[in-house]
Amino acid sequence: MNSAGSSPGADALVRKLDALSPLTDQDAATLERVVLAHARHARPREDLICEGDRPGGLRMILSGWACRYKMLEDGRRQILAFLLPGDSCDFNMRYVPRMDHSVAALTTVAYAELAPNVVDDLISSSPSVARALLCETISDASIQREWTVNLGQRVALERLAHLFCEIFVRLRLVGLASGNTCVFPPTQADLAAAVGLSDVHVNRTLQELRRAGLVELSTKSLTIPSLSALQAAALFEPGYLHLRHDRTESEASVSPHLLAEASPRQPESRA
Amino acid sequence: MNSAGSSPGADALVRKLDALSPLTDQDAATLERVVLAHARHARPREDLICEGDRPGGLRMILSGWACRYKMLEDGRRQILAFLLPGDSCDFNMRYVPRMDHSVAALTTVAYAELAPNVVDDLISSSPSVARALLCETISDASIQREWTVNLGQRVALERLAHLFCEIFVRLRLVGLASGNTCVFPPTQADLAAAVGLSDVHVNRTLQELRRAGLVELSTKSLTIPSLSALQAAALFEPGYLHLRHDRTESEASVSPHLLAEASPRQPESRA
DNA sequence: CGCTTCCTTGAATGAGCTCAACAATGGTGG
DNA sequence: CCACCATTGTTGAGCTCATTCAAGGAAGCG
Repeated sequence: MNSAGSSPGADALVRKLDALSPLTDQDAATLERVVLAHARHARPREDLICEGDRPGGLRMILSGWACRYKMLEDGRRQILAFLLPGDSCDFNMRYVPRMDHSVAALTTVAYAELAPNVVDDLISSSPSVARALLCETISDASIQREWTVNLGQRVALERLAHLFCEIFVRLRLVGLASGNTCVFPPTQADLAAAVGLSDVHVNRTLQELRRAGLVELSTKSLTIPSLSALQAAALFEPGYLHLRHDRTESEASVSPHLLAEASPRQPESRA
Repeated sequence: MNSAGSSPGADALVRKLDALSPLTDQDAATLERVVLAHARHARPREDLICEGDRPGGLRMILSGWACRYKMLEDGRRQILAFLLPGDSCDFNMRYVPRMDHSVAALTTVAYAELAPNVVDDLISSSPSVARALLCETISDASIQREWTVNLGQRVALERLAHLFCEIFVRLRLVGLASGNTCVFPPTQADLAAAVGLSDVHVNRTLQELRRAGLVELSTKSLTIPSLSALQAAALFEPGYLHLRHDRTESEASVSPHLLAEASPRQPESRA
């Protein structure tokens, strides 16, 4: 059923949810079917949801990158989170009348848009999916707290290093890193809006990270020669991501079975 | 049943949840009964929960102030949220094996500690409470996003002004503001850890706010002469709090029925 | 090829930090 | 009730990290 990569595919989605809370094969198949039946696309810079919109339903990223963001009246913009393949945009939001932030595509994005009744059917028919979505909510909240720490306590170099660690670990989790390299579409201006620094200073800090040999960041591609070195520079502790089997911890970061993208999911994650 | 203020009382809790999603009288009574049966106390600086702990259960603040916080290895400390009477510490956390942050009392705190099975009983027997707790989760996440914006985009004066607006509105909601004044226990060092500035700079920025007539902050007491003026200085938009009946919006901020602490809850909030 | 978007560099400015000392406050015990 | 000590708040001076403004170069796209 899941097999070879159909155009967008739901691989990332299944892998991510399974990493948060194990999915049964049956529920994973149901999820995949439902999601692929409601696939849509967005162009770069297009908003998937706007602040003030009535939420309802659930949007999940299948491929491409998006971001949560919020703007102040005077135009200042803060990116609140990067949404990667497998991430949900607005689970739970249906219990509240208005979106408090916006979500925009950074690249061309394939996503599933499930109507409220479809979501209800899914979570009542697939309890392991329901539970994983709940865990994703918890993980999201934790990530947001870590971003608060990032902006409040870390200096420029640490902030960027921390962001790179987080993104890389999350991408690797869904099979979108090969070795120590992953795609990285955000512009320096996007990075600046995410870490609360000016564009110019992000540029200079990136040069510093490059000079230190901690990252290689070229055209939409990020390479991390030594994840543990970057972790140390960033004071990055992956526990806040709430992933099962702590495959991301310190020395385990080079564990070979993690890097084996071949297998779509871990067999031992099933009942 | 709810009536006159018993020692800690659950008034704030009921008022807060009801403001997020209406409680039925019966569910409110159940909540009150359950909560008061599991009341505990913590002294200032005492941790209610520590990062790394196995969560399980649910803690709710009945009186006093607490805060979420996180520490980096080298001792830097970020306060992630202030927890006021009526706030829950760790709803949902039971789905995840470890706390990703700590919660500490700032003052003497009375709180309810509900064991997992008690929580399960409560939410299955009182659907309106369950829904309100869900809405609180959403509101909490939104507040955390707003804090990210605060640290990432606002300058020192705006940051503190925004924090004061948020705290005041939240306290007023649970009947803990009289007129334009409320208690305010955090020290300047606490404020600094919350807004990501140094103690010294917080001190100077507070003086600036005082000189501008925007706040009066003396011994554990905060007065806001003109909330709308402070809102404007902070670029504060209360929508992110997700409170029903937008009583907090702009000019409505002086609405008299909001300030009437006498009535424990709004009658029109019932079915 | 020409445009726009993105990246890079320089120089001057400023917001916020650190260090250090001191004043005020408040709680505690004698 | 007073004396003491710890915590909290206040002030000054120098410095640094980061911002702003401005301009030029590279790179992708139609």
